[in-house]
Amino acid sequence: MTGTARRYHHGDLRAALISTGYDLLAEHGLAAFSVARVARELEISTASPYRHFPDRDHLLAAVATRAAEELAAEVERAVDAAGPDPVDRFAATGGAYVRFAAVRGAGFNVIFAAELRGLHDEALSAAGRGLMDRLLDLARAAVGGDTERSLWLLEQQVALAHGYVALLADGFFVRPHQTVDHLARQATEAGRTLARGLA
Amino acid sequence: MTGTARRYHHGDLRAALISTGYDLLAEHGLAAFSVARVARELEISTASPYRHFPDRDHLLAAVATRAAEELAAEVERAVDAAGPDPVDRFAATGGAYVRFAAVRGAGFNVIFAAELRGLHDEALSAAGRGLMDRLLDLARAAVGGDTERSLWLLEQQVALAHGYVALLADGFFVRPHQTVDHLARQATEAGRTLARGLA
DNA sequence: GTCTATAAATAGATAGAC
DNA sequence: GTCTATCTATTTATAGAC
Repeated sequence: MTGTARRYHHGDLRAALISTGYDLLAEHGLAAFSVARVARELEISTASPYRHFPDRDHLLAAVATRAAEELAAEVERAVDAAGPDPVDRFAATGGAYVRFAAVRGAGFNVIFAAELRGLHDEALSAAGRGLMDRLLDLARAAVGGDTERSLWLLEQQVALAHGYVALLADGFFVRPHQTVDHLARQATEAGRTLARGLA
Repeated sequence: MTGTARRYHHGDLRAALISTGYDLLAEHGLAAFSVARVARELEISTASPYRHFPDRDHLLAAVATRAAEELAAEVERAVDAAGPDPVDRFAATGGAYVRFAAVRGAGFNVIFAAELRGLHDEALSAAGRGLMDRLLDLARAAVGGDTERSLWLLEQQVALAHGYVALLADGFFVRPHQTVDHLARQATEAGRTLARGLA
């Protein structure tokens, strides 16, 4: 991908900017994300993106929105594959987070970044809210319906999943046998422990 | 602190650079961290820091080392205060992480940042290793001595603690009643659940 | 060991031509 | 809607005076 000419904005530069920004984030991290670099990657002028986004942060928010939507899709896939047991279904979301982050890197962090909160971007807020609502549903089913316990469990699980993602991103705890699948299983297992602890 | 003139490098600019960088990180985040800005804050020239650190990353590593040492001290305080039960002592480390991160902000993330791993800074590596060794000891005591289970628990607990710190940093899940103390208690409680799950 | 001065990148953003 | 050209700000890092 990197270094390859793309120039594929056949009438839809906006979409190309998001797509390229998304890949850039995954491959080189947030520090490397800039309007200038996205433009360079697409072989367009640095001025062109500003016809589609008012500033850097709004482009980043659009990228984050796409990341949130794809994370939600990954969660859905994992839940479907987990079978009928509510605790299994809930626990599977942790594994989905880990797998998503392994592929998309910093694209994950940007979804909930405080840096973008102040923008009050409606699409991004909605995507994040949708994901949390879904997780809360799954938590509620896992603990048997109690709302207070559901919220506790949701909070613990989100923390746990974010934590595994952080360890993965920092290259922490990477002993030879710790592949992504291993980490995803560990996250799933820990989520199961938490769910049982509150059920 | 911010905006106040300091110029307190009475013969020890190196220490002043670390101290100011540490505060800068806590107050304005990693994105705001730069050699130039630390120098500006101290009212010295931008060239002076390079007499004490070869480049930006080595200064940042020194700051991270200090953060790691202070986190370790916070953990020790929490463990001491937790009483004699091994599960309580282990669980208390999660609360210590949260309280430390609440005060030091991005100073926390930098301790384990992949960005600095490549430097192979001996002091930073040693500080991180010391902390993990201590947590592993506590985990081992909590599960009753088994090494394999201790490693699992350590991994789960570090993930959990990092996750709560991430939620705190992103201003996530901050409903009115969720003070730092509340979050620290939640992290402690979740750690207890994990320890019991593996004990 | 600290300073002034400066070089070389890079980024964000805008004006105005086409 | 895209380009060229440009401005401003910022950073990392070095050279050389004191």
